[in-house]
Amino acid sequence: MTFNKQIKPTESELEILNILWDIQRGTVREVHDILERSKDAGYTTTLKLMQIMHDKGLLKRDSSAKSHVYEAAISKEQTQGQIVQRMIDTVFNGSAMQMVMQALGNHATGKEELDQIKAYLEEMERKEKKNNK
Amino acid sequence: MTFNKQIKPTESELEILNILWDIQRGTVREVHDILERSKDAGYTTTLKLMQIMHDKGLLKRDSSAKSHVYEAAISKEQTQGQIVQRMIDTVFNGSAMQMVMQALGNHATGKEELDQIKAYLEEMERKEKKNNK
DNA sequence: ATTAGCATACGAAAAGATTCGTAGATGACG
DNA sequence: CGTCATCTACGAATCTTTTCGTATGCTAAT
Repeated sequence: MTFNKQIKPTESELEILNILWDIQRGTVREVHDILERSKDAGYTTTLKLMQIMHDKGLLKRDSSAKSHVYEAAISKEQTQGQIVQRMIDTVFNGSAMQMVMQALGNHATGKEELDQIKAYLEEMERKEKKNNK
Repeated sequence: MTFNKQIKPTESELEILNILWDIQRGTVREVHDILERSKDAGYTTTLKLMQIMHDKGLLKRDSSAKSHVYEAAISKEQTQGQIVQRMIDTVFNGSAMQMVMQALGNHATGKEELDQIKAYLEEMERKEKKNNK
């Protein structure tokens, strides 16, 4: 059985994960250069952060070359899922629906997006029917 | 024009806010008793927390009686909205839809809930149409 | 070989969040 | 009144997260 410890990246760690999920793999320098566009931080700060993340098991790295190459060790989907679930629990008292409605209502969602979601919902209902005996 | 500073309750503060949103108003003792059901914390810890929240403007209080009576100073909806928006930005790269799908997919949502969301979506589309000239 | 440039490792300061002990005020009530 | 229970205020310890300075190593070009 797989052991699923609770992964909880901090705010800053999430920024780095997002970059790595995007570019797949990269050196500290590469990640830092991207990070810098949206945030003011020193190079060694980014380095340290990525080292910590590596210690925690959030990142894998290849240290064969002089500049180590990092990549995310946890999947985007799984991580997003956990974070959303956490938020549903703590902020919306466990109701996914409330959260969805809050998100859609607040966000000025476009028609195409709404349609996509609707399509997705219908597909889910079909599956649901099959599963419920 | 109203000035909207960025409100960002911490995890613990959110627990207290949730309680107050629920019971409307209460003393530290009352809030603490409820909090204790789900969390292990000393009385003065809760007290201090609520004092800090009052300083930050997260709570209002009536200190005319010996036991001060607190209530939330920020609305549940506004706060939830900000938190969700933040999460959409940082975790889902700005796509509300991705977040919604993640939430629904992961969560084993029931048929009634799905229907409710669908109804809500349709209502939104109606409004959308009206607003777009 | 020496040096300039860029990389990692590491310790520790700084900032933020959480926890709690203790002191002193207030009110109920015998 | 004096005592007991309960409250607030406040300072400080602790923990986590974020930040960065500094030491040191490696490599490439002179």
